[in-house]
Amino acid sequence: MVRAPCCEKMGLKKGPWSHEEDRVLIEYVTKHGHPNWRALPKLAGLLRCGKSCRLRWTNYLRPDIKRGNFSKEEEDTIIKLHNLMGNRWSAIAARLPGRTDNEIKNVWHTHLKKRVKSNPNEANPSEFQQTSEESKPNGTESSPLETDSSSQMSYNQIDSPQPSSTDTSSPTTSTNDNLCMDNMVFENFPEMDEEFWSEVFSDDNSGEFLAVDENVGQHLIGCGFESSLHDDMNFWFNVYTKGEEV
DNA sequence: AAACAGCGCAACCGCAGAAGG
DNA sequence: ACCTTCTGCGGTTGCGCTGTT
Repeated sequence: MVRAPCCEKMGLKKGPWSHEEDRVLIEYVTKHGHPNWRALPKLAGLLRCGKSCRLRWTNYLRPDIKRGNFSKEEEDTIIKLHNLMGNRWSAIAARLPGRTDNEIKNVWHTHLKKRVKSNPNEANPSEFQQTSEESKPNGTESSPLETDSSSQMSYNQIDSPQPSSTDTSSPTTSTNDNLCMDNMVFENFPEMDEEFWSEVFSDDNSGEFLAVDENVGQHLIGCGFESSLHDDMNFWFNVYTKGEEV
């Protein structure tokens, strides 16, 4: 049987989301979660296909999304991870809490690709493979990543994603900010009507919201995002690091 | 001030894999 | 074991904004 087109039904809306649609979607997901994206728009009263709703939610409306410019550290991280993993945007996004694969993909294509092209050294992944004492940077060329603890975020953080309080200051956003979102959860929604958010999260207690999305909940709890989310990543990191060692 | 070009970002499309019956 | 449905992912597109001429 041939798969039905995503938006086969006439009358389903496409294109940019209106504020009202956003509001309806957020309200619905907040209250009921998203056990079935396909059925969601009908239940929520949206003239969108489930796919569109899911995309809108994951790329834009999720409360744990960090908006705004990418810091230098984040960009460096993306470059290096891309060098390791290629176009596995979701995997890269898993390393950058608060960033979506779509966003990272966009940044890569618009900025970072050119940057790497003009300066291939930036993509040198060596530091990501330095998982043991024997391979410390010897102070030669130090990328921004190497100058602070974010370099260790690389793969060590997989096992112990503890928020570091000893980060050296960074010219832009602090590394902690990038990798742990203790403070950003509900504060980074300039696009959203703040009134709306306060409404949603006061009407429905946040506990209920935590049940909505496991990952969101983990973030809200406070950087406890290491578990299932990164299992796959651990595998790949192991592959890469082991491969390098051999 | 207008026209044009380039850039950035949100959204769509189609495929692949997972899950369920 | 097979089939169907659903979800997730990566590639691509299109539109609006901004800078330049």
